[in-house]
Amino acid sequence: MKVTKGKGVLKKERKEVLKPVEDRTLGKRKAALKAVKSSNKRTKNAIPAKKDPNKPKRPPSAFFVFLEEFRKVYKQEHPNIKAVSAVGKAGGEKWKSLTDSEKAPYEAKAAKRKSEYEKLMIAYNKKQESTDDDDDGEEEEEQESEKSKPELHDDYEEEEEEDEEDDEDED
DNA sequence: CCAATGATTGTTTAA
DNA sequence: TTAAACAATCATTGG
Repeated sequence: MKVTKGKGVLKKERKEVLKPVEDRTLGKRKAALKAVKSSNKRTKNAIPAKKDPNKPKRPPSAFFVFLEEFRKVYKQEHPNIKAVSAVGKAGGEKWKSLTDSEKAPYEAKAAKRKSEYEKLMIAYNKKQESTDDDDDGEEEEEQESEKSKPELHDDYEEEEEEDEEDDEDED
């Protein structure tokens, strides 16, 4: 598939660029998102999505990986700072300040995280194929016995403790 | 008291 | 391809 790779048409500023819905960035996604979360927790106000017993969450992007560390540091320098937005803004600004080389380790981590996600997704898919009841989406979460391990095929190793390999990339 | 919101960017997915 | 929603975090606020 030849996409317009040569042309960086994809600006991707955000969705609010042309299709926007009245409000800028937030609004709809939050509404739905929150509804899901709340439903997932206690309240049964679930409007969107269904409850997936073991659905793998999306792997954190390099930015999020960076943020995790950044937040910690930020708190140290600004213990009085409250609100997630403060760290978010500061982190975003800092992130832009980083160069590819500096972002590299974070991207690497994110990439690794993604690998696990793919594996997780496969396992999740297997379970999904079992669920073919279209009558009502009431499925019981089957208890997982970690004791008995249904070995997957030789393709994937389940649970591989990833060791931190120290590869220093010279600049 | 509980749940939602805010802000950042990147990734992931569906159409 | 494009648009959009979702990933974490946590104090504060609103119902």
